[in-house]
Amino acid sequence: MRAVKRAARTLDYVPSQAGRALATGRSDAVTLVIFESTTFLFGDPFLGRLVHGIDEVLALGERQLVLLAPHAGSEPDRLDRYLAGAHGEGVLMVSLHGSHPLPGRLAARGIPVVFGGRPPDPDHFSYVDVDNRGGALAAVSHLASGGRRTIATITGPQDMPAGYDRMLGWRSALEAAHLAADDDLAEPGDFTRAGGVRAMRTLLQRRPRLDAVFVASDTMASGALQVLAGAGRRVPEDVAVVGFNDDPLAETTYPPLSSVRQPVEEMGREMVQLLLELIRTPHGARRRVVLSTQLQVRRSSATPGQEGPGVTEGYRIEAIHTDIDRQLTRAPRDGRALLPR
Amino acid sequence: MRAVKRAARTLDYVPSQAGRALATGRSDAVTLVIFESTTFLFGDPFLGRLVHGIDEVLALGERQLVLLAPHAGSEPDRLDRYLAGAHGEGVLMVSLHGSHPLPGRLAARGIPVVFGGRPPDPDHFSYVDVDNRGGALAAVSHLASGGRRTIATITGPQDMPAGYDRMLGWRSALEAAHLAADDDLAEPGDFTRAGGVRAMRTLLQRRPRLDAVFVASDTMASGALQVLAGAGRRVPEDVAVVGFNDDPLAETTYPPLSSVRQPVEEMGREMVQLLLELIRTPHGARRRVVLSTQLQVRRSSATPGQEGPGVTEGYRIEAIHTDIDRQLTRAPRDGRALLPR
DNA sequence: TTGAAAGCGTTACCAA
DNA sequence: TTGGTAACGCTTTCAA
Repeated sequence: MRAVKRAARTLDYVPSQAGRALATGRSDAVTLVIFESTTFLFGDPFLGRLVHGIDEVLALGERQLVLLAPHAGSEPDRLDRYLAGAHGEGVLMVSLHGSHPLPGRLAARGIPVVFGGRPPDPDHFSYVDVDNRGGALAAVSHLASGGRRTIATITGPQDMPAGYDRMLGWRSALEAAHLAADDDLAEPGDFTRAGGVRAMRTLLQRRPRLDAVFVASDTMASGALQVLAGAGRRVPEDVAVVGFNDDPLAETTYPPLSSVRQPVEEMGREMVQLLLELIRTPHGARRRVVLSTQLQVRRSSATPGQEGPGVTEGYRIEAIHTDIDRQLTRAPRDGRALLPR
Repeated sequence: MRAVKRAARTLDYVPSQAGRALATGRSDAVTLVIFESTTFLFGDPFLGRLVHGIDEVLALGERQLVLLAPHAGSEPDRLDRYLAGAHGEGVLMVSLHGSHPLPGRLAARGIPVVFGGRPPDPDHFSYVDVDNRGGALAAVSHLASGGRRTIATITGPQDMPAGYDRMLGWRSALEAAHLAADDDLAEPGDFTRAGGVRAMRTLLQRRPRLDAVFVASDTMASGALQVLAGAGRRVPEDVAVVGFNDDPLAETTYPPLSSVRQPVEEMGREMVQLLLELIRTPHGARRRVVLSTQLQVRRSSATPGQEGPGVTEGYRIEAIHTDIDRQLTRAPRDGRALLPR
């Protein structure tokens, strides 16, 4: 029998996953569920970097990464059915808008789940997030300390923590600087370039005298820059702009875009670590990792007349790490704050 | 017994995929294997549109699309093992560079495989391709008829049919126009922006008097435009440029980029159709679908002094459909040429 | 060390 | 119609 197997292997025998999965309950695959339309998904540098970080760690453990992008309209059942099988010993989820029945169901069935970005129900799931609030705070404080007085913001979707938290950071920074955080200074976008264009137009119309904009993503910021140029506003002389993500595109816009840098690959790697932990000890504690950000300053937010250090290639500012849930500040060890729950 | 099942269903009972797969050999999932690094994958609008087309049709049939992006270094075995299971009743493959053992193995095991883009072994697999050669031919003929005499090209990777065929089209068009197709007028790129920058620099250095460039992708073309601007060449007055793909970015470059448009979503849809056909009749004939292209003319290739029709918003030219393998020309029915093999 | 047998959760077949 | 049973391909356990 052993001889038979060996002989078979010299040919192209490959054991059936289905049999193996049924017998062992394992599958050596991890599923990443991305709740975005495929069109958006592929245009977004953030997700690309995230997947890269995830894949990197998974590959070390000989696990296969499987991507799933359920369309908005589809029934949760089909997905549920799919994930219930041997497909994936664990599930990673990102970009969840609002709430969704899936994570709860999976958890109920004992399937390990880890979120990228704070989930709607943060106490019941392990997750990795970046300090969106701290990053936004750093960006807006930087604008304020450059003498800007009317600082608007183009936010992300308010049903996503990343969108909401960045808005909170903008508000906190304005309050700290004793500047007005009027509601009409904030206009929601949807993380697309077109959304940025639309929001910037609205803001200019509503508050023509604004002298700075904090934009919750670089993609939207590139649209905003285009509108500002079209409206005859000079950046940064008339209006300073700071984006979020520090995508490669931030270096190629005109002028180069200041942006909040987040450790996206690191986020992916941490997600896998938390998941593996959960697979090993299914009833272990839920964990939360919040990664801190940096502000990368470039020309789009330079103070006229007063050039900062290294203005040609830009410089970086470490953001203060704000723990979103607990309102406390801590210095993260090597950029990572791991808080047991 | 029936009562038990009904009772179970009212709770959150979900049948195990593993058991089902083992018993039936089916899984209601289709796997798409993309042979690109995840970083590239997510930056590429082409793949996004392709996945969108695929997903659209699959969703109708209640099938789940599963994405796999094996990294270049990984062993084929892991993938093979994965796909051998019930994961996926069929497999779609795109962006294959050179050759790979996987498709052959899958075919040997009776798993239906359909390629996007001509596979290395075109006779043994069903595939959908766009008429890359015809599109390139149209683009370069357009440049030649605008009076350009020294028409260079930045090609795609020559180990990919899409890269190679577009180069062939460039060559054919030059020959047809009795222009030189010198080897030093062609410089390979890798479908990235950085690659386009590099190639354009090389070309300018080698042939400073070139008056047109056909670039095998819009992403590369945007890099080329940047280099041309930096070198003080006016586009289109000094150098005309045409790209390939007609990505959204073609409208936002300066100047707006002429580009060969390919029906990418359509390609995805056709791939699924061929796969379903193959799943239904595993020993049916292999089929090949070649979709035709259009040239979208914008400012980057306008003829100085002589404005074409609708020069502000651009205009379109239907490319002649060249059947790559058979060197014959045919008018495709509604943009689609379906050739039984 | 090696071989045989049971069980994983489902479907499909075949009696009753 | 209904209920019982074999079989799918693998792993694991137990006995020889």
